[in-house]
Amino acid sequence: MAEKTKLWYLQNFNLFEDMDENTMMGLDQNSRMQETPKKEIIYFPDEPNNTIYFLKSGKIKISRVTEDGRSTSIQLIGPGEIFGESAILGQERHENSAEVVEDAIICSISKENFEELLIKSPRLNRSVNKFIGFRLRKIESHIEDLVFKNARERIEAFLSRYINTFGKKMIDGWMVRPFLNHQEIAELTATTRQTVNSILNDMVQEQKIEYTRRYLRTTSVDWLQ
Amino acid sequence: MAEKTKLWYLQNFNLFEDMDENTMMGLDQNSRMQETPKKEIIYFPDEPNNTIYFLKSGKIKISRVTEDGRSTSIQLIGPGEIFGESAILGQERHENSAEVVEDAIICSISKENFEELLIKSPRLNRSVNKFIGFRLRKIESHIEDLVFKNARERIEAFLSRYINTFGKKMIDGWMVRPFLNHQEIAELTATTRQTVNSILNDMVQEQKIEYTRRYLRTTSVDWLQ
DNA sequence: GCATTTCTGTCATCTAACCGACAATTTACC
DNA sequence: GGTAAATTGTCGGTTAGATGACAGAAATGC
Repeated sequence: MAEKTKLWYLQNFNLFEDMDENTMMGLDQNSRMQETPKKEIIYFPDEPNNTIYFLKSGKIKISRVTEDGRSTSIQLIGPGEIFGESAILGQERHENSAEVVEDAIICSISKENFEELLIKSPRLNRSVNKFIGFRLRKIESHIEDLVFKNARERIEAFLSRYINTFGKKMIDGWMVRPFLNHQEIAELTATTRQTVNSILNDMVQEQKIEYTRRYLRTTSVDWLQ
Repeated sequence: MAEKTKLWYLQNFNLFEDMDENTMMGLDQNSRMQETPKKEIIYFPDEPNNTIYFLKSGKIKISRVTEDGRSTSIQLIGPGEIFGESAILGQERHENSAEVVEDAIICSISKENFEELLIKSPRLNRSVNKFIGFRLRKIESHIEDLVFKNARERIEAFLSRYINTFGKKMIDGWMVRPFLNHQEIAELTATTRQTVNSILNDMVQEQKIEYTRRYLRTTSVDWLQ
């Protein structure tokens, strides 16, 4: 990928949008950009943790896996977000895994280089802190959902967020593509494949959504949060 | 409280244990210490968020409350921990509430003053980052518990952590006092009062624990994690 | 020391959602 | 274009644990 393109990408990154020239140059020189196809694993649990990633495009799923192989997703990362940030939070090894669920363009920088930039730019530091606060809140509301919402409400809340983050506004509602399969939605909402199936079809029946394996479309918007 | 005592407290605080003289003095000058009795609320949701708290002794419960009044605890804060840290993470208002569950000594510092200290001391900054990473992990494993563990396992895991953080080693096991009531344990484990009651009594039957409203004692340790 | 409030113990009922199993459909791939 | 693989659809049986209701015990307050 041409250097010019990379810098352009970085400049259009949420986190860096009002960053000064020097910081941007430092970031550009120390980072590398790569395209990564679906199903690729960026990191596994227990792997040493010394890189910070910025997602330019695509989707990344962060999950926890138990010893017996069951897995639950902690969150879905969209374009403009950081992941692997636990490296700068003093964590030596990954506790989660990160998997590409939709072809991605990822920019990565070593923990050491990034920390150096953080020291040089208090502004970047503040942005990163803000981002981490955002992440913390996201996880806390995930807990709230698990405790208070039933399967249907969790799935609706998930679809709502999914559409908000990844969808495109159309004349007659919203459209997201690609869509996820039922198993993936189940992991993201802490339910089962069968439950997702039945609830999704209920929602089609009620004319709230319309979907195929390729896309999801809203046919009414009143249920969106 | 005498100034000397306050400084002594601060110096013995986990987060500040290897902090340099200057930072300590800055902290001492800008912070204030107060004793707060049980049941007092330190902050409510939606209140503006401009203070960082350090807990010297006692216990604080951080919870989320829904509109209809149901509440679930996100975590229990013990001596040596920070809370209200979302202020430095760019959050304008509290999303959680903090309640004293056991008479506490709390040291507080304004967001502005603390941020100034952070800039002056990269070491403090690193400690704080580390702490936040720790907090993030704690919350993530809370999610894992909610998804994969049943009520019994969640309660056992909670007691285990409770004993580890607050308990004292005795000749014949561990002892924690005071103990919490069933409703509080229910909120902390996302179960109900009745379920806690029956599981706790099962554990007494199985000679794993022994408890009154005042204390909790282990009578065997094999179930502790 | 008595009355009121808070907490614990128990039980019977009910239901959301998991689980396994298998058929139908769609997609991927040689 | 045909076969294998992946995904979706459907259906009962099963159960963990929530819920409500009430009695007894302990703590608190005047």
